[in-house]
Amino acid sequence: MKFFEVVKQSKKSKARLGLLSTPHGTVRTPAFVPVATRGTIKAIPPKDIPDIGIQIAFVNTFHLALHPGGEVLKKFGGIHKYSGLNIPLMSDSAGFQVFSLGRASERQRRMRTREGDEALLLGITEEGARFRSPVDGNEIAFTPEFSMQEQARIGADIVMAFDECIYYGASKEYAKKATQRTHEWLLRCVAAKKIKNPSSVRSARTFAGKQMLYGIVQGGTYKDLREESAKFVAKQHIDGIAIGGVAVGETTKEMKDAVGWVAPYLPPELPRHLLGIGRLEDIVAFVRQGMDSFDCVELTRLARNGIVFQKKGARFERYDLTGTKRLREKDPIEKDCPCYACRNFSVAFIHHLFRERELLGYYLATYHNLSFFERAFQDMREKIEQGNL
RNA sequence: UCCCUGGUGGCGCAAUGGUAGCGCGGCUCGCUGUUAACGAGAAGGUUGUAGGUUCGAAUCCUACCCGGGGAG
Repeated sequence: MKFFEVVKQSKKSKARLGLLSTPHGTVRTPAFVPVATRGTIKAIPPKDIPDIGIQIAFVNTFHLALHPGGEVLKKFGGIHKYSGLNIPLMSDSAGFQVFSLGRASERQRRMRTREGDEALLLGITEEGARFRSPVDGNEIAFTPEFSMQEQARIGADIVMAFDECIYYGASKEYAKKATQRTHEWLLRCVAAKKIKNPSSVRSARTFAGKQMLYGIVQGGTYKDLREESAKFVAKQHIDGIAIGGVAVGETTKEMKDAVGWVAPYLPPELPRHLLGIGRLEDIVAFVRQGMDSFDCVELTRLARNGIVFQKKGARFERYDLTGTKRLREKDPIEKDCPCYACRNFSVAFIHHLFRERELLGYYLATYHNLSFFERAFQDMREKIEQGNL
């Protein structure tokens, strides 16, 4: 069975309908990929996944390698069995933590926080990245080989190459060096994977119970580096392409430029994943550019912080549940929303739950935001199907 | 009636001689491959009242008002 298939190519744009087939099910693309960093979509029990309409989720190798560790996951037969997430899963490589923990370390250093606070990112070399574990304080080294080993033990259906997410504002010199490093790391990921998984070569590209590897395009905010990166990644023995290093602080225009630069170099037969993008208004634009899947923490994090989404005409608006002005609001978050939260509860009640830090509040808000996103994606798929997008 | 104890920002508390801090709440802002049920910021008090001691009082003294406890 073929891993990825383009079912329909839009004539109005580069948008396309596709099918991602994995041992744990088939995903209709364009697809949203909710984030389940530690093997759980925060606040959502797996039994709700069908009702919400979630097709696939995104786990993180950094967090899972630190706890419970690949060895434990392997003993349990992989993340699907261990976590109860019986859907297609993608795992991130820990590459993003090179950026996010580096940023946190930088902030720590600048703000001179508490004595004894250890930097979380200890260094990046050609070999890999060294971290201070937030779990136990031990030093831990991530290399492409270690990432691939842990991803194999985690057992997600789709794995990401180990990359370096370049921080916004990086000099061209640094961006070039980091992009080259990401490319070297990709070669090592492909090599590490081949040893374990000889069938994962581009000519075959069938899942056959194996993990599919996505290479990651970097290049920062520099057009030539982005193009060069896309060309380089596209010709490797990979099963899909991801675009990384976006939404790291740049403007929306810069972000759209970065994606626009690489789009022409993405082989049409490969599925394309846009890492970390989660603003629906942007996503629509990226779907038009031919992107197939999107992971993002924002909607689930916003939900836990009391912000839910409402559709106002063609716009997507944020609605804050936490203010006292919601105390007597009898309506649901959205009157015509079919989700569990909106069918059963008033804004007033959910506001009360947030005010009192009751766990059901986080659940209901997350439930709504995920449902909202899944419906938006369903809507986009229908529009492509009908030739309207 | 007497004794003890306490009255500090909306709420709960801290600061016992050097012109008031914290938590929660409220308000505003921010969250994009999750160190994030998180973070940032501004606002808010003539320390129950009236006197006194002192260079200086939330803090010591006196009286009164209010709460809690005890004795009769």
